[in-house]
Order: sequence, then structure tokens, then C-alpha cells
Amino acid sequence: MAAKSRPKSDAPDASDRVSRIREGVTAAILEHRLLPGTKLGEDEIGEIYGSSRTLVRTALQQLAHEGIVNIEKNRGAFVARPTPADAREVFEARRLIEPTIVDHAVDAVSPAWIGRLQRHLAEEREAELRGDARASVRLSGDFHRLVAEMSGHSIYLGFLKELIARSSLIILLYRRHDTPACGTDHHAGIVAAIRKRDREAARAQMLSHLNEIEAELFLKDPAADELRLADVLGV
Amino acid sequence: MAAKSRPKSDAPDASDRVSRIREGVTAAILEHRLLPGTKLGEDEIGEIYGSSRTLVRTALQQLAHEGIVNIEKNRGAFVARPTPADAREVFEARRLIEPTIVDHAVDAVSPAWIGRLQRHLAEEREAELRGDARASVRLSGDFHRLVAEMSGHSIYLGFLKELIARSSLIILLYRRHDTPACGTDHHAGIVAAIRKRDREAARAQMLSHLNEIEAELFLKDPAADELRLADVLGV
DNA sequence: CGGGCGAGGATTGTATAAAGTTTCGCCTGT
DNA sequence: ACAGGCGAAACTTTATACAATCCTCGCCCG
Repeated sequence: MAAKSRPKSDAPDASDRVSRIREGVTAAILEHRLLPGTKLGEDEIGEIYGSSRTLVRTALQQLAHEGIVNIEKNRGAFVARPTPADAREVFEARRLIEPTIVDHAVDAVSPAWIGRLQRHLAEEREAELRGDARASVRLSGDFHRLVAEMSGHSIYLGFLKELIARSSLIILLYRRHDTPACGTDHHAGIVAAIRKRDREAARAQMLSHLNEIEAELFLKDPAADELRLADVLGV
Repeated sequence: MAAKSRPKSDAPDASDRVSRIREGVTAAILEHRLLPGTKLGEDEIGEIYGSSRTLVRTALQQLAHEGIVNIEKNRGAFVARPTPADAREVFEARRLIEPTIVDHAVDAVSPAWIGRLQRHLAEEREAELRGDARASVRLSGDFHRLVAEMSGHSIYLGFLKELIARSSLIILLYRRHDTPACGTDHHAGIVAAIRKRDREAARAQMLSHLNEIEAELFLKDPAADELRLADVLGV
């Protein structure tokens, strides 16, 4: 019985080639290196990862299911461009789910988890200090994902992964330019509340954190120009 | 202007061959015609729908993402077999999301929607009357989906579709044998509350409905027999 | 007679080729 | 000069062929 065989593992193996493509493209989108509307050609990506279009196609379909890629029939895959209505839905869902998640995280508190959270906070602060906007965006989302993992609820985790990915696109599209550094402080406060096992404080801080993020957005009509036309005559 | 061309439609066209496979297999699973653990061979399904394995694979991958099919590497696709832990997570998520959904449904109330809901209730009653268990199971899930559509929140709708599909498997696996007819009455009560625009009543009835469904389950360790062995030595 | 081992068959994973659709440039006609 | 249409190129979609992996069953050895 070799210990290396894990027949029932559904965890995203890094050794899986499809996962590598999916995670690479996801990272590029979440770090705002691929902008909404960008065409994701199958040949193009396949060349980059040295794989055939079959695997690229699989990865793109998974991303489409997660909502960060749109596949238009016979036209190809594009980085999604969430509408303001989508944005409101995403943040409403996060306001519903994430307070519950931190609640569960309080139940799972342990030295190991507190250590992971604080190590993450350190990473976030460091990235922000050196002005690495891309890493900051990615780490900010990772914080929420980490709390969801801590909660131990695989379904909430799956839902939140989708919501975080979409949020990243939304923030890119609709953030006001004059916003200060985002919520590393908030994250620290949430960790402190979790550490003290203070359910109510944790829930409240998570909620206000989400509200502040959404308040920094400008969710008037589409990005104004082009989309308006398309709406008037297309749909 | 031919009405048949809908270039921007992302709705699941019945004309799409992948969708037809996906919906066919989903219906078979939700109606308890395909039992958990059943092998879903690619050739087998491809033959049935007259399609090549490429399309079948796409459909199966989508179902895997929805959680009602497990794909094991180099072994194939199987109808999922949710654990009691999965079941608890699914119902906790439903208790969180569905009260919020009915809340939104109250905002969307209109004669057309009330009509659709009542027509659905009639269908449910009829199926139950003639003892069609398969149709009953499917329609019971469809009721919740219909309310989610009415809420107009596409994200909640997507989440709930997953939860409903998983619930159907869970009910099949863990329902107590002595349960009476399920909750058509509950559904009628929820519709009545929505119609009267009574938010609190609607939320409360939805919540108690979900609680009753879960109370009818026997979520002690696996389905007892076979799985116990597998757990002891396999995983 | 029981257990390990290996070849054969079946099934999945990956790549490539054929078919269909869209897009863009060019060309013609007014 | 410009609008409209034809045609070729590029891309996506679907099917098929090839490679790799796993399961089964029979054989051989202890």
C-alpha cells in the first residue's frame, strides 16, 4: 500500500495540466493583467502552456462556469465584463455568506490557523508597502478565501471562490480613482476578532469591510460609452 | 427581422447538443433513475444521444462542477454519493440563502408570477395524486428553482441550482422510509405568503420547510452497509 | 488449492484533423 | 468616391485517431 496513491483526492493537483492552465489564467485575471473584454484565443493559450487546444478548452469552460470568462458561441472566450447589476448581486451575496463564514471560522480557531492568517497579513502589508498593486489585489482576495477554508465548509468555499473572482473584476472596472489603500487594516481587525472568538465582532467587521469596499465603487450605468449602445439595440 | 436569431443569448438553448445531454442526465439523476455510484460511461451516453465523446465529456464536466457527478481520474464519471457531512453543509447553505431569496421574490410579485407559481402547485398536486414519485421529486425541486428565478438574482439562482441538485441525491440516500408525502402544502403556504407580500411569513415558512425536510433525513454515518467498509479501509 | 503475476481488453486522456461559422479585406458597380 | 457583396483566412466546433492507464481474467508457481 504505497502512501502516494490518493484515489479519492479531488483537490486541484498542481500536477494536473488543466489546473495549471486554469490557475494561470485565473491569476492573470485576478491580478488585472488581463482586462475585461480581452479575447482568450485557444491557440494562443495552448502555445503558452505547451498544450493542445483540448486542454485549454476544458480550462476555459471551467472559468466560464465560475463567471470570470464569457464564452460566446462560435466567437470564442473573453474575460467577463460584469455589469453594475452583476456587481450589486455579487456584493449582496458576499454580505450574506461571509458573515456566516467568519462565524464558522471562530469555531475552527487554533494556533495553526491563527499563524496562517497572521503570516498572510504580513504578506499583504509587505506587498502594499512596496507598492505592488498586482500582488495586493491578489492577496486581498486570498485573505477572504483563507477564512473560507478555515470555516471548513466546502460549499461556502466554492461559492466564495466564484464571488471573489468576480469581485476582482468588478473592482477593476468600477473602483473610484481616489480611493486610498484598501482594507489590510480591516483584515487585521477581522483576524483579531476571530482570535478572540468574538463572533459578533467578527461578523460585524466582515460586514462593514464589505460595505466599505462596495462604497468605494461607482456603480452608475455601465462603463458609460460603448456598452450603452449595445444595450439599446442588441438585447 | 427574423426573430429566431439571438446572437447574445447565453440562456441554455435546447438546441445546444451539450445542453441536451446535460439536462437529460440531470433529469435522470434528479428523478432518481440513476442511483448514486452509477458509472456514466462516455461511449454509453454518446451512443444514446448520437454524439461523440467530446460533447459527452463537456456535459459531464459541467455536471461535476455542479456537484452531482464525480470524475475520478482515469476511471470515469459516477453519480455523486454525498456524505452526511455534505448533506449538512447543503442544508445549512439552503437555510441561509433561500429565506433571502423568498424575500426578493416578494419584491417581484406580479399576476404573471403568481400564475406561474400556482400552475406549478397544480402540477405538483397532480403528480402526487397519481402517485408519480419521479415527477414529484423533480417538481419539488423545480418549485424552489422557480422562486429563485422569480427573485431575479442570477447568482442566487446559480447557487441554488447546485444546492437543489445535491439535495435530490441526499434525499434519495438518507430519507427515512416512513415519511409521509412531502411538502406540497408547505409550498402552497409559501406561495400564499409571497402573494400577500408578507416578507416575514414567507421567510419563516421557507425556513421551517427546509428544517422539516432535513428532519426527515437520517444523517447518521453513511447508508450504513457498504460505505462503512469502504470508509474503514479505503479512505 | 490458493495467491501472485502478466497479457488482453476496455475505457479514459490527449492530440490532430475535418467541418462549420464568423470576420475582414478587396473588388466591383453605381 | 462610396455602398454592398463576394471570397478567403482565421477561429471555433465537432469528430476521429492515437496513446496511456486501469480492470479483468486466466495462467503459472508455490
